Amino acid sequence: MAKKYWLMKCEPAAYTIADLKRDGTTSWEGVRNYQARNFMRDEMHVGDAVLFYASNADPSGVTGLATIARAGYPDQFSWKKGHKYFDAASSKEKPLWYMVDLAFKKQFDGTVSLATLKNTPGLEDMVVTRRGSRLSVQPVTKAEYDIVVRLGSKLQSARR
DNA sequence: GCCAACGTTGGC
DNA sequence: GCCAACGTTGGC
Repeated sequence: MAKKYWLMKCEPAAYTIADLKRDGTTSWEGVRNYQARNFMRDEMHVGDAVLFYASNADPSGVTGLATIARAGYPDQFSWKKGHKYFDAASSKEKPLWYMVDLAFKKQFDGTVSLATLKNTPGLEDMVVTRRGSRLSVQPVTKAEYDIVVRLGSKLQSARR
């Protein structure tokens, strides 16, 4: 199974790369979009690389790296009555939604902002740079991943 | 806080 | 199966 590359969005108010650094691993529940679910359920595998993207942030952008620690498994919060991720259409017997676990890899010393992504040659086709792109789990190519990693590392050396 | 873009729902 | 209405996302 070839290693795959992903971008996963989260609002800083909910979870940040610093939180992931502290926790080591985290579960990624609450995704309620079919396209994103299909990626998590069918295509993510342990060891896949993840760009951690902070949305609705100042600025929004990639703040670090993670890896998939556990492949897609049913989102048990979806059948917990009263939970904020409850969905009556989902049950333990017939799960509708799926989640994965992430492991911390690296925190950038800053943010590779969306503006930077948009201005970087080679990233023109990234899903996140497209107008109106709301998908919270997106595939990226290895080339795109490598470019973002380089941009993130440069952030760190520039600071010192 | 605004609002454009998007996904989902539901009436017909 | 169409499409208007609605709720949500997310950049600015």
